[in-house]
Amino acid sequence: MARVLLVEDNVDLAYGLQNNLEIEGYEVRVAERGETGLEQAREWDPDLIILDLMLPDLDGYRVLQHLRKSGVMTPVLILTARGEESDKVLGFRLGADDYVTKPFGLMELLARVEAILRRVQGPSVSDAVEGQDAEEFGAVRIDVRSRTVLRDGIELSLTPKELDLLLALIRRRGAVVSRLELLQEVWGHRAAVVSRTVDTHISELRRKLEEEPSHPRHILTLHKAGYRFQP
Amino acid sequence: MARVLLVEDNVDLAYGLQNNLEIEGYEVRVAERGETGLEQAREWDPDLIILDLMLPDLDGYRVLQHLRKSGVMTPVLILTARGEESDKVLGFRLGADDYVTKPFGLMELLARVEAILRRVQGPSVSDAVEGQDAEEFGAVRIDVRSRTVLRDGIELSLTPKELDLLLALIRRRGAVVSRLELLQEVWGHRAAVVSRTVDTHISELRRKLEEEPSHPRHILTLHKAGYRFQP
DNA sequence: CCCACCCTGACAAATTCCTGACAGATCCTC
DNA sequence: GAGGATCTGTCAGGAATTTGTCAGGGTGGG
Repeated sequence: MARVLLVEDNVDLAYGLQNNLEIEGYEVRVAERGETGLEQAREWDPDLIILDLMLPDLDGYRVLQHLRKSGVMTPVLILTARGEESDKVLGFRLGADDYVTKPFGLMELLARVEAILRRVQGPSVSDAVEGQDAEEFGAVRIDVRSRTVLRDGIELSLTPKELDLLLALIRRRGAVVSRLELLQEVWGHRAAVVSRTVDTHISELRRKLEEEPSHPRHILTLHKAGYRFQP
Repeated sequence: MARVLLVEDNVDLAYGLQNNLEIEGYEVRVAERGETGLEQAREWDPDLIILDLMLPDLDGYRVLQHLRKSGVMTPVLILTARGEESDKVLGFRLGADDYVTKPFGLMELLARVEAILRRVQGPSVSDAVEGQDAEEFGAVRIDVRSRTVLRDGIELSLTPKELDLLLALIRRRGAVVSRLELLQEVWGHRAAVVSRTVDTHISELRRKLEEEPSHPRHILTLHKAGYRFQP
C-alpha cells in the first residue's frame, strides 16, 4: 500500500489528514519539522510527500529544494496558505507535482493525492531491468524471478514450499541450518513442529535435484544439527 | 519535444494558449470539439491533453471517460470554469491528472503542464510495452496502440480489463506477478479484493488466447505465487 | 430497455501439505 | 563391537489450501 509522508506543523490539521489518508488505505507518517521531514523522506522512502510551506525551522521550499538536489524524486504535493501565482510557479519550478492552497476541500485533496499516485505507480512498480537473480549448481539452474528451476535444461516443477526451502538453504550456503530455523524461515514463525515435515520436503528436493538422491552432493544432512547446502 | 493536445472551443483562449505553449517548446494541436478531440487523442497520441469541460458537442467528462475506458492513459489536465469541489472530485475520479479553474494564471498553468510532463516523461519512455507497440506470441498478435488483438489473423475482442490484464502480464514477461500486484496495476492501487476476480479474467483470457485453454502455454499459473506470461 | 462488462460467491478440480508409521542410519554406552 | 536410544529417510493417504469455472446479479452506457 502506498506510503504518504505528511510534513505539517499544525498538529490538528496533520492529525485530521492522517486519519483521512489512512481511511483511504495509505500508510501515513507525520513530520512536524522540515528537518525531520527530510530525514523521513530519505529513510522511509515514501511514495508521496505532502509538504506544508510554513514550517517552524526550514522553509518548505528549502525542504523541496534539498530533496531534489539530493536526488530524491518522490512526488511532492505542496499544501499552503500562500496562493500567489508566483509562489505556485516557484513551487512547481522547484519540482513540486501539485500545489493546493488552504483552505482546501478534503475530498479534492484526497482526489489529487490519488491522481498523483495513480500516475506514479501506475505503470509498474520498479522492475523492468532488475538484477538477474539466478542460482546455479551442478546441472541445476534456478531463476528466482520466474520461480523456474531447470535441470539439464529441462524444467522441473518444484512446489512453492520446496522452492522456498531450497532458496532458504541456498541463501545460507555452506552453513548448517537447523530444522527449527528452516521452519521459521519457510513456514513462518511458528512453534517447533514435531513431525517429518521438513525432512519430507528435503527428501522430495533431493529426489528432484540430485543425481543420486540417496547420496546427495548438494543438500547434505548434518546429523543432529540440520541441513547444509553445498553449491 | 512533448506534444500537447488542447481541446477547447473558445477560439481566442485556445489560440492564446497554443501560442504560449509553443513558446515553451511544445508541439500543440487544437481540437474544438469533443469528437475531434477523441480522434486526435487516439491518432496523434499526444503526451498531454488539456481538456475544457464545456464543449459544443460532447461533455468534457464524457471525453475523458471514453478515453480512459478505451485504454488511452495519456495524462489529462482539466481546464474549466466549474470550480465546485464535486466537479473536481469527479474529474479526478474519471482519471484526470490535474484540474485548473478559470480564471487561471497563465504562468501557473504552464507550470502545471510542465510538472505533469516532467513526471510522465521520465520512466514511461523505457517501458517495455510502451516502447514497442506490437506484441506477438503463438498465433496471437497485439497492437498496443490501437488496442487490437488478432489471432490467426482474425480479430478477437478483449474487454478493456482483459487487455489491461494481459498487458500487465506481458510488461513483466517471464516474471511471476502476484494477484495482489495485478490488482494494484490493473484495478488501481486501492484493491484488497478477496474473490475470484483476477482468476476469472485470467480464465477468460486463456479461453480467448490459448490454443488449449486447459493447458495454457503462455499464461501460466504459479501455484501460491501468481501468474507468469511466457512469450 | 438492452447489452456488454464486471464482480461475486459457490462449487468442483487441482495441487500441495502434513502426519504418522515404519525402516534404515547413526550415535553412544558399556 | 553389540545393543539400545535417538535421529533421519521415505511413503501413502487424507486434509487443507489454492485455483478454475460457471451462473447470476448489478451497473452503466447507448
